[in-house]
Amino acid sequence: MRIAPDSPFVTHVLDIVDSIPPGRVMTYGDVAAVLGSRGARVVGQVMSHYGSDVPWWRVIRAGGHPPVEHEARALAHYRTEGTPLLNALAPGYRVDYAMARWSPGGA
DNA sequence: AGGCTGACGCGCT
DNA sequence: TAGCGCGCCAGCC
Repeated sequence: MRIAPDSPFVTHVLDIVDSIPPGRVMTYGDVAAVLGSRGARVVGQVMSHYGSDVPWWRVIRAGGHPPVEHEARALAHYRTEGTPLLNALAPGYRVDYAMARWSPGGA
C-alpha cells in the first residue's frame, strides 16, 4: 500500500474521476492539477488501487492512451461511450484528447 | 530523517 | 520516430 485509502487525496481523486461524464476523459496530470498537486503518478497509484470503483478508463495519460495493459479494456468502454478516438483502427489507438478532455468545473 | 516505490510527464539522444 | 532517463508527489519502512 503506497497510499492511504481514507486519505483526502484518494477521496478527491476518486470523486473527480467519478464526475467525468461518458465520452470525456482527463489526464493523470490534470487530475493532479485539480488537486493542486503535480503528483500525476500519485493519481495513477490511487487509480491502480481504488480505481476499481470509478470509470478509470476515462483517465488517460498525457499522450492520449489509457494505462498500460489496459488499452483493450478501455477501448471497449470508449467504443461503448462513443469517446472520440484517433486511428481507432490501428493497434496503437489513442483518445482524441483535444476533443474529449474534460474539466470537473466545466471550465 | 533517509530511502524506495509507482495505471505519470517531458526532454534529450 | 523510437528509446532512455530524470524529476515530482504522497505514503510506508
